[in-house]
Amino acid sequence: MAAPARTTTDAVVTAARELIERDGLDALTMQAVARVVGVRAPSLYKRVDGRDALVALVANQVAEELASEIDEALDGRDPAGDLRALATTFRGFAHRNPASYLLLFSPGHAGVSPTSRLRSVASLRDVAARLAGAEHELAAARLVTSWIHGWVAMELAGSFQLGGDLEEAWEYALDRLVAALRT
Amino acid sequence: MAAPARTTTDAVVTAARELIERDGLDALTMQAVARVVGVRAPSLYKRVDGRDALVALVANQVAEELASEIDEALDGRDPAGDLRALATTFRGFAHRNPASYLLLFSPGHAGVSPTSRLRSVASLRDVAARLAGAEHELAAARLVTSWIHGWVAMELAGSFQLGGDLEEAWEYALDRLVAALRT
DNA sequence: ACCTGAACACCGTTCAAGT
DNA sequence: ACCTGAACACCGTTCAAGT
Repeated sequence: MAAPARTTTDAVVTAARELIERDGLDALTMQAVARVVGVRAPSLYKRVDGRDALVALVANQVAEELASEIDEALDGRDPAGDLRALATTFRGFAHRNPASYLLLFSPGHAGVSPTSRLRSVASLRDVAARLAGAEHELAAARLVTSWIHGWVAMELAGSFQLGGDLEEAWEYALDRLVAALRT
Repeated sequence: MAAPARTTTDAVVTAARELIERDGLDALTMQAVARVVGVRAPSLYKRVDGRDALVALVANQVAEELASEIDEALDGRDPAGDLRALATTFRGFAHRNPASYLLLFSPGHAGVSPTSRLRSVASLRDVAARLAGAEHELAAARLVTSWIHGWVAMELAGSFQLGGDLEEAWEYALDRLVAALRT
């Protein structure tokens, strides 16, 4: 009758995330995950609905982590300072978790749950409203996120190949954006 | 001795791009491409180095097309008008070619050739220099590209889910950026 | 010179059989 | 209740054999 569980969903998700970060999304095979957690591939289907669902679970874990780091980085006082902190924290997170970060913005397979999504943007909307005024809250938040995401996505894809000082360009962009959004 | 060629590299690349656009990157299998061009999968290796190389060829074709459309959209007179035209053209192209557009910014597999890359950014750099001044050319160009790419990447990934008027937000962002870059 | 079937080493996933 | 080997339908890729 009873056979004891030899692994957990958490262990499976963690193993998947490590595989993705170490060797890329293609390295995430059910067999590789199974090997890491000490089980055979078919057993994973007791914990997870399949490979796509496993990728989605990783994406959600990453989204939660990113939202937490951003929350901690803000002090709620100076809007311009908070915007800079938000951008810098976001960028740092993407640099430390490049492969799984990209999951958050890949269409189809991934899919972050609505609640994770809302949590991620709550503090951003707050900063945007304080900086650009309540009537521009959503538009300003969208301008900021799209810039940050575009920037780190291009960094991760190796799309900045024309030389120049990248950190200087980052500061330039941040300065201009803060100035542009201020009411 | 001689056996006649039954397809061409061009036909193979075109078939691959159509498969990607129609059913996503996962639908790009060597067998599917072979079926479309009327040949068996092993024959494709006479035209193309393998699946990854085929994806890279598609990415380069897309990069060239995007660069051409942008070149045509600019008139070289009003910098602000050209920046708006560039952004709008870029966005329209991404909307019409969502799946293959994303290839341009996906790390690893894809990889646009250096010459395609340079061509793509030449007119952008020009607009940036005219708008923000030569000393900020590169930084301004990077701010603009990262915003545009981030914006369309988020649109394509379905990341704008908070309602509101998206076109209005796009215009708001464009206005603010033009104002922010102007010297 | 190109095309093909057969083969190889992989995938994800299902399921009956074990404990 | 979970784990497993075996099986199925797929992949990408190689290669000897055909024309």
